[in-house]
Amino acid sequence: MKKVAKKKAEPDSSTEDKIKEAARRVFIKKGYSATRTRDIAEEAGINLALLNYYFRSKEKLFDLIMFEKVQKLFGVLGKVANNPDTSLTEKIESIASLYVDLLLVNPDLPIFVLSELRARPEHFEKLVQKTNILKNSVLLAQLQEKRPDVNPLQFIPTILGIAVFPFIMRPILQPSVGMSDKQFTTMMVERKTLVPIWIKAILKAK
Amino acid sequence: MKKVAKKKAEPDSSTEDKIKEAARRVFIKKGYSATRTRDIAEEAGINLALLNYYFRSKEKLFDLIMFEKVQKLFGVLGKVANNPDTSLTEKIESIASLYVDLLLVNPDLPIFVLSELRARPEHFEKLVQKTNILKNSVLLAQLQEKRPDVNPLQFIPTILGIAVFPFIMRPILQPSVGMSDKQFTTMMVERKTLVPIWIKAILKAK
DNA sequence: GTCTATAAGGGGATAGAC
DNA sequence: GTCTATCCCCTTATAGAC
Repeated sequence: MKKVAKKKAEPDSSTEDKIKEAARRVFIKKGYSATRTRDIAEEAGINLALLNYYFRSKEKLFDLIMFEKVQKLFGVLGKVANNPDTSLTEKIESIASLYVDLLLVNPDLPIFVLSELRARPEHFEKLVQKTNILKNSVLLAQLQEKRPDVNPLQFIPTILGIAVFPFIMRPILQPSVGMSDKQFTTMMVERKTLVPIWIKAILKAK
Repeated sequence: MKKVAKKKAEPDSSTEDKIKEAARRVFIKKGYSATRTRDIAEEAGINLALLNYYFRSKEKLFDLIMFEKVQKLFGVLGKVANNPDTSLTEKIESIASLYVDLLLVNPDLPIFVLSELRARPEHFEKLVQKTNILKNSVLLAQLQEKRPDVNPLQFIPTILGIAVFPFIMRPILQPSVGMSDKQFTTMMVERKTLVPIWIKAILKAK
């Protein structure tokens, strides 16, 4: 049985992993500035000093998590948008379905990434440029071909917004109409069929 | 000539107003936790002690700003959604146009409000409940009537997302396709005509 | 009302024992 | 590798002079 590259694969995870997982939870919940390293240590069930032993600093640990999360959030889009073997319709269906699935498991992902990006854009310059997924993408070309009369960039936030925005406005939507977590989830699952229908309608609309 | 309740109305604003305006800028840019009262004082061109003299504490000042911003962001929706004298189509056109206009002037408003709401939801419980604009709104009833086969709540984040989401993903969109501020603005102005067309298409789509 | 100086405490990071 | 104790800077808030 082949061993993976990771140092450990025990049932109870290593200290390093415990800290990382705690950091994921706390950073995502509170953002960089509101998070105290002490919160992470407590959440991980370890001592504060160990955090610095393994990760040197709060910022280094954050960068690690953030990099992961950016990849998670934009990886989906990147892979789909640059696949030359799928039609526009197929791409849209993939994006809708994959994002709803992703966000049902990681509901705070978009608001976390986008608000940290907003608060300290200079900190992420390299990271954002590397996320150069859209420019020259197959998706943009296909949109251009389908609707030469509309700037294809108009469609990007539209498509993503329809899929992602419910999760972003969840903290205001849910309490303001008295919706349970379960109801929200049900609604989002139902949404997976609605989104592609809507987007196709948008692409035809004049 | 009647004097208003406010203490001052001079051309150069009062110290209190200078602090408030500085606070708006800094809080919106960096969020509550990353903001230092020193930043606000410096931005306002006054001494740190004056901030506490006028507003008692950082948190009290923040609450003031936040309350304003929540009203700004949801006031639009509230007024439109509960107007019994306009058709569904008119409502949608209003929302699209008003939100794009609002966000062109206040681009960071949604990400600010939504990320602070996310980071400290318990802090805003009352504020959110008070924002009970949607439940039992005319807008929801009209959506229900138009499309009895779809949960009307599905349409809310869709409509708002199409109008608002471009501003939320702006920090990633703009650098990733190399778009200038001017180009972004142009695109958003152009968008004011697209959004109602798209939403009408969505409402018909099966 | 506005300033300087400072108190009081929080939070990131490390020294050093085990 | 993991802990306790501690350093030290930064930040909020206030005291008190003007």
